[in-house]
Amino acid sequence: MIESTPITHEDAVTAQLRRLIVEGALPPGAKLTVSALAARLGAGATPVRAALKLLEGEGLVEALPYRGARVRALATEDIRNIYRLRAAVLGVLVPDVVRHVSNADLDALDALEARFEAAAEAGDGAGAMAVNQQFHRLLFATARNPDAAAVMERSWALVEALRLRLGFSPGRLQRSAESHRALLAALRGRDTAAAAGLAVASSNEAMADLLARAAAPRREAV
Amino acid sequence: MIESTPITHEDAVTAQLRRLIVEGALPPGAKLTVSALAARLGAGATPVRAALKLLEGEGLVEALPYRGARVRALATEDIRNIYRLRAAVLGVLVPDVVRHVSNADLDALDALEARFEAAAEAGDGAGAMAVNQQFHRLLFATARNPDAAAVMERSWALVEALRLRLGFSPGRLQRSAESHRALLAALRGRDTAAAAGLAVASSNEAMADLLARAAAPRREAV
DNA sequence: CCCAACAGGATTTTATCTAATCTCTCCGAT
DNA sequence: ATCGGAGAGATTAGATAAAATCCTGTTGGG
Repeated sequence: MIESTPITHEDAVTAQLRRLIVEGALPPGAKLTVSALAARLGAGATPVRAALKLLEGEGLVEALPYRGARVRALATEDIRNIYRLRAAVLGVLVPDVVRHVSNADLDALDALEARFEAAAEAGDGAGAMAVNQQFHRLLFATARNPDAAAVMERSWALVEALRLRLGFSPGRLQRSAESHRALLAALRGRDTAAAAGLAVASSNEAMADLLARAAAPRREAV
Repeated sequence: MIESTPITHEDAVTAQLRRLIVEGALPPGAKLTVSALAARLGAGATPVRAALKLLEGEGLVEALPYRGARVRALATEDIRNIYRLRAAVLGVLVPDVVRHVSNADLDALDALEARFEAAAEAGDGAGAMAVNQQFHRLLFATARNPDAAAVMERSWALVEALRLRLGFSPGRLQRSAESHRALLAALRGRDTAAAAGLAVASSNEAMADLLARAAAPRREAV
């Protein structure tokens, strides 16, 4: 066991609060008062304050001095900006992955990818996203570039919130799976340029899909 | 007035603690206990804890659950990784600057650049860095891309710490000034490709200088 | 009469303190 | 070398106070 996870209340509160925001139970613009959250989550003020600070760093929460915190509302430009940032960081991170990824890592990524495709096939968008996060986390962990990986990790909740609000277009998950397969093949071949190009293109496709759905926000299942 | 003195103790404590770390008074690896810092800075535990969380987000502090916080030690690969990340984000941010920068902004940037060159001419490396931060802050603020700008803002303290520890090579500040001038000219001409290329190249030059000095760490003044 | 400025109180954030619980590290004994 | 306990420090809760903001009702001038 590499990590037995000594869980603090701070971690638990952060995860719960993040989920409330990402899933929309706390909608954009909602006021986040420490006392109300502490009561709702059954915790003290200390871990709630820490959680708000962390989620502010993730861009999920906006805070002004003496004016409290609110759930951040994302405009269309924010979607574009977040994905442009992520694509740029992918351009840094994927070459590092090629440099350091082991065949054992690739096997583990293959296994996660199979689970992702199973969830996608079953039409389980939320489940697919959860596995997708594991996939990307492992991928980025192999890069040995903690600063760049932190940017991807921090902005993940924003991406998840957008997806849960806007949903996937028909066939989107299948195309994502194809991109993953192609990326894994390029990684196996240690083809830096191809891998980076595929990752950036995949991110851009995801952005385009989200922007299209934001423009015409009807929820069509998978 | 865009930003005056820190309003809350949290801001003040964060700024003081960041300075202690950046200037080396708290060297890499130093243990950061909440009680000791609270006593040293004349504050309570609440703002100190918040400051540690913020500086952890900036990559200046490393924390493990129930094991406390330490000043992060940067290896050579970290320097490279941080600058590669910053260059990639510049590639996103500078086109946004071209899109949104006003002539008034450019005038203000010219004024800051003049102050930067005056400090560089006087051999005041620390002063030059302070003005340099104002220059870049204003530059990035015009981009209207808060997520990307936050990455640059967060990693600034790391860059500052490296510079204060390793110093500038002879002529480095002058070359930096030349790069700024060229960037400003490209911005005035609204030349997106040129501006982005110059900014990335300037960042890479700064990285190369730091890496050279990290390899042979003798302190030569300006 | 209407609107703006102002003063007061309520609310919330921020900050400090105390105390209790939990985890890690270290040290000695088996 | 492994186990267990003591101490140090992190984490948490709760009460409380100070500071700032928000809300509201009133006043004063036009």
